[in-house]
Amino acid sequence: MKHWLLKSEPDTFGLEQLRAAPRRTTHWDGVRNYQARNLLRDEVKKADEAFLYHSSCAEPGIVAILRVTRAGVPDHTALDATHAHFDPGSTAEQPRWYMVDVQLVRPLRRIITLTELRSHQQGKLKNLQLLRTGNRLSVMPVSDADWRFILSLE
DNA sequence: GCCAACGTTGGC
DNA sequence: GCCAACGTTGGC
Repeated sequence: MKHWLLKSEPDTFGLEQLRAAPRRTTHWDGVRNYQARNLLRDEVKKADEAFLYHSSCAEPGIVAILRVTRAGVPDHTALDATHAHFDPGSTAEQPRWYMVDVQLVRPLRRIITLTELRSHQQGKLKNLQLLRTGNRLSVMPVSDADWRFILSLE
């Protein structure tokens, strides 16, 4: 089982939506970046766990643990012309974009902020992709060691 | 294939 | 609102 970090603006997809969703499970859709798409299509598997990271908000950081309940699902929002994430280049036969379903395992007892993660950038978290400058990926792997270390901060 | 222009992301 | 970093687009 692998670990991931899923990044999203809380207003678009955040902890509150997950909490409110039936079975605390929702599609994580709308990813329109090829590198992230490849991970969602090929690498992220059912039963994998992920951190939910809130970006572009007052306090960016990791807020929850999620579990993947369904993997490699074609993103149907790309087929809907009325949808903000519509992509005329994607078809049902040849989907261009993929999504996963995620379930809220639990919110963290406290937010692990970007600032706090950065304070370990020279040490334990020197390989954490999230901390790479200019990183804009919305899906990224987290090593087992980094996963355990971040949880130990909680 | 190169590269400039432009759009988006995301922290501050 | 600003700006750096990147991805995408399109002319050549």
